[in-house]
Order: sequence, then structure tokens, then C-alpha cells
Amino acid sequence: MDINDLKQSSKYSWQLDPRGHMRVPVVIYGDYDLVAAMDDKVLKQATNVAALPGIVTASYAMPDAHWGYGFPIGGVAAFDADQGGVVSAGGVGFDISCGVRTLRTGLKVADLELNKRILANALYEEIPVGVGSTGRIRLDDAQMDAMLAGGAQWAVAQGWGSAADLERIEEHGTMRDALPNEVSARAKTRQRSEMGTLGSGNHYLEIQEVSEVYDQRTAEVFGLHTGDIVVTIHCGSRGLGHQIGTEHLRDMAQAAHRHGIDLPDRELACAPIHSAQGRGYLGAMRAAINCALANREIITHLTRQVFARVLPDAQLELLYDVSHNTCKLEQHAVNGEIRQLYVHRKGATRAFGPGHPELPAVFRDVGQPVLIGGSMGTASHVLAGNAGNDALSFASACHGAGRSMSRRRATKTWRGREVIDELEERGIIVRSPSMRGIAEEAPDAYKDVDAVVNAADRAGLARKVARVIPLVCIKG
DNA sequence: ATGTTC
Repeated sequence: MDINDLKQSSKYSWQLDPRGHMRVPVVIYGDYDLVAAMDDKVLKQATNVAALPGIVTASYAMPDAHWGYGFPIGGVAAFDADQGGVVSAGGVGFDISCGVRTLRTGLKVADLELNKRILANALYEEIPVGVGSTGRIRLDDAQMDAMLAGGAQWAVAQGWGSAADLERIEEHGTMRDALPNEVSARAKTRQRSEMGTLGSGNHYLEIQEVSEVYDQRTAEVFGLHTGDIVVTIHCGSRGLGHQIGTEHLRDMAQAAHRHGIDLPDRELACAPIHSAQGRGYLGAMRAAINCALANREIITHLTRQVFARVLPDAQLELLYDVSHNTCKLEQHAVNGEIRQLYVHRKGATRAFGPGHPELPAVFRDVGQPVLIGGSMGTASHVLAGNAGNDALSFASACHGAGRSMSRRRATKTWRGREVIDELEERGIIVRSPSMRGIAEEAPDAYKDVDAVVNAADRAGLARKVARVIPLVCIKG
């Protein structure tokens, strides 16, 4: 984008003041190079979001932002229901509650040396991955509704997970106020056999090594040390979330006029929070959040079974589980006044700072773990929510590296096999059913995750704690 | 992201 259109509001933020239909400014976080390299559509889409009814403070874009459906991916926007505020299916995205969880293993790099390939093969064997993949679990109607209401707590109660994990999951494992009855039969049918599956696209399961620690005190609280082996799982709500997104985008676009909402872009389809349609979407979306939380818990269970067989000394303990495609009702201070706001984070991670009452006691002093997944073959990062970020981004940070090249262009640029061979030479084992998927996900189709994370850190959104590098990647 | 143009 032409960065000259923006005024630099701090060393790592850029602002567009309200004009035209905008009700609030746009604020984009990043250094000069990151913001200048962003597609024009990021600014256009963030500007459109700034025009939606009931938006509060600003329409934000994180340092990894790129253009998406309606809202930018990497977008954060909060709405006040009592001031005509809206909820937007496009503001959450198709992969509802897509997110990341990281597990500590108690292993060091040397423990993996002999078994790395065996482990990679066993994980690839046991964890269903790829488009349309199904698992061994089948849910009947009653079980489906219980899952959609209970999330990871439900999974644990079924024996697929560990009760100790629950406090280390956002919402303590269960998204409240989910409405399974608002989820269509078609969405439920699509999900019936997909519990405990990774999916495709940018989803993955990685075995990683902690390569650097930046914040010793926080890393100690998180239980991370240089040379530690961790497992990170990135996936979402599979066919169910996608179906809910598809249906509600369509319905919201059709009904916007009836609600008196003038959409600057049809893709920004939304409905008043105080409307049957808004309530219906929120209920279904929360059910999809539970689906994603249950899904990641089940995949964790499968992962533990594989480790128990291959490396019985390992103890997989959850560090934390974060979602980065959600709309959540949260309390935020706006100009000194506490307000209840519906915060959309689309490709943005919640990053509650120290002392936040939602956090489990273990993180109370240091802030929430903010898990940033890199692209395949590159580093990932663990950050911690910063005091004061409430005023910067409704306590949000980036979610990953962010694409810099379209999937289509990536498939014309790389062959999957070559990408895998190159990674293999660097000691990274990749297993995937889709060579096209691998080409789409080639490391260079993404921004530099280290630059993105540095910008988030320096902008004050979240602070760097540790960097991890991949050893094994099971890719969708 | 996605039973990958339902």
C-alpha cells in the first residue's frame, strides 16, 4: 500500500483518520517495510470496517495483515451492541476458532535424535490430515449437541484429553452461551466424522525445538527452556465452522438492507448484535468455537498416544490453547470507561495482559501466552500479553506470519516435492497428503515471521518470550 | 479455510 496515505502515529503504528463513511480511524501496526508491503486491499478493507455501525475506537490491522473476505485477515474490531453494533460472519472468517496450542514434552533435542523419523511417521499414521479427512470418532445427534455445548470439557469427559488441560485453554475449555440448536443440520452432518482431524491449508502439527529465550522470567513461568522439545497443533472447526460461515455470510448479506445497514462491500455482511440474526450467528459461532476446542483436545489425545508408544518418557503438558478467528464479548476500558464489547479477531490472537481476571492463576503475573505459528519450515514464537495493550488493540496481537503471496501464485512458483526436499536437507521432516498444499504453503509465500513478531513486540501488543524452530511437520 | 468452483 502507499504508506504516504497514512500518518505515523507511533514508531510502529500508522493511522488513517476518519473520512467519508468512516466512524473511527484505521490503525495498522508494523514497521515501515511491513506496512508498505501490505496489499492496498488491507487498507481498503480496514477502512470499510471502520464504517460499520457501532464500531468503537478504531479498526485495527495487525503486523501480519493481508486481505481476506470482507475483513482483512489480521483485523481487530470491537462493537457496542447498545449503540447499533454489529456482528459479522466475515469478521470472524470461515475457519471459526482456528487456533494454536503448544504442548511441552519434557524432552530435549537429543532425546529425539534416534526416533525423529519414527515419530513423524507414527503421527502421520495416527492423526487424520488433509481435505475431507475423517477420524475414528462418529457423533450421533445427541453427542454432536453435547460437543457443541461443551467444547474441550466434553472431549475430556469422553476420555479424549486430560482434565489438567482445561484451565490452559481460553474460556477454560468451554465457550459459554453456545447454541447448538442454531447450527444447521448440514453443518452437523459435515462434522459427524471430522472430530480429531487436522484439516488442510495452513493447518499443521509440528514437533519443535525451543531455539531462543528472550524473556527468562516469563519463559520460566511458561516452562520453556532452550533445547526443549514442544509440540504445536494448528487447526480449527473443520467443515462445521466453514458451513456456519458460508450460511451466515449469505444470510447476512441478504438481510443487511432490511436492518438498515449500508454495506460498503457485500463481503462485509453483518447483522445487529441485538437482532435474531445476530444472536443466531453468535450462538452458532460459539458452538463452532467449542467444536474447535474439542477438536484440538482430541488431536492432543492422539498425539499423546503416539508419544507414549514411541517415546514413553515424554509427558505432554499443555502450555496454552489460543483461538485467532473469533468474536467474543469482553470487557474493555475505553477512555476510562468499562464497556462490554463484541471483539472480532480475524487472524488475530487474544493477548490479555498481566492481572486479567480471565487468566488462570499461573499466568496472572506475566500475561497470557500468545502463540504465533510461523509458516512451514520457519520459526514460530511464543509471546506474552502486555500490560497496556487494551488501549492499543483491545488486547490483541498478530497470529502468524501472514501470507505475502496468493495460493494460486505459490502453486505456479514451487513444486511440493522440491519444497519437501529442501526442508529435508535442513533436517525438517515433512509429511503431507497434498503436494499442491505443500506448494501453496511454501515458506516464501509468507511474510518473515520474525519481522512480524518484532513489530508486535515493539508496538507493545505482546512481548517476545521464546522462539521455536520446526523438526517435524505434519501438514494438511 | 473448504466434501479445494455447493
